[in-house]
Amino acid sequence: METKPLEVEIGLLHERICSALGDPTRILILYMLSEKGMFVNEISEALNIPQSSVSRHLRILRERSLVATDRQGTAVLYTLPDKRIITALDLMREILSTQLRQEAKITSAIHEKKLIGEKGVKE
Amino acid sequence: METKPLEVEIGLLHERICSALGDPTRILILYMLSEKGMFVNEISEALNIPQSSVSRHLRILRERSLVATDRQGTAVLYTLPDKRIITALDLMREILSTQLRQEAKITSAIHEKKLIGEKGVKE
DNA sequence: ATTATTTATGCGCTTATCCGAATATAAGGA
DNA sequence: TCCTTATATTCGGATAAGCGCATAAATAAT
Repeated sequence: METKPLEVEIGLLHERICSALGDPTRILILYMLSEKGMFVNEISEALNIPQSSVSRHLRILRERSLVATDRQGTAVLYTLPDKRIITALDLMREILSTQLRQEAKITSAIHEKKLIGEKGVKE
Repeated sequence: METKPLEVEIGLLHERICSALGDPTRILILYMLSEKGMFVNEISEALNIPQSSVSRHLRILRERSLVATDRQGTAVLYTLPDKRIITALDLMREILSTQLRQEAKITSAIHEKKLIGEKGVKE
């Protein structure tokens, strides 16, 4: 029944962008590439992760056009062709930051025994 | 070895935000809630998806504070407390849109037999 | 208390995802 | 050609994620 246009577009959005962000290592790679182009080896060493794992993560990003490649001799330079993905990630970091601030506020209120038993502090 | 501050923050970002976007149904639910608050039943019927599935998806979003709840009698109204998640998703849709445009351009160029065998059209 | 309504959870199952090690492929140089 | 370097892929196994069905839990009304 998934024939409505919005559902189709969301399906694509998930398949091509969101699912690529579904692994912390891949997010980290995107941030590293936002600083400068890097070879597979460099990434592998910087993250202390096996080369095969990095290569597989890069493939997922490459298949979705989230990274671009430029072969230089036997090596392959990976770069970020569209920095807007970093903008999107940064926005999500801001959302997270807001969440953490609010949680910290609630936690300290509990410590001051001002909200015990009140709404929103059940667990 | 994951002790560097950026890695820790990215780990949180993934765990709390990105992994929640790792399912197309959840993304769709967020968009629906950006229009108006909805009950579980409503969402279930609108998407034609079993109530238990919707409830489980909502739990994941709720645990990450991406949706808020307001019990009204036996029903629970779900709302979107921070619309910036929609902004982030819309930005990713724009990235996707740019990608699709470029791919369409390449495809039509191939059809016009202008790029066959040239760089970027190997597969 | 019993019942109706709405939402949440437990269970078993299937599928998807990730990993490390080993191997294959591609490009360049001796 | 043969070797070296850099990257990509295959393989097998482990873990996580999603699903539908049935059932439990919460709330309100009779």
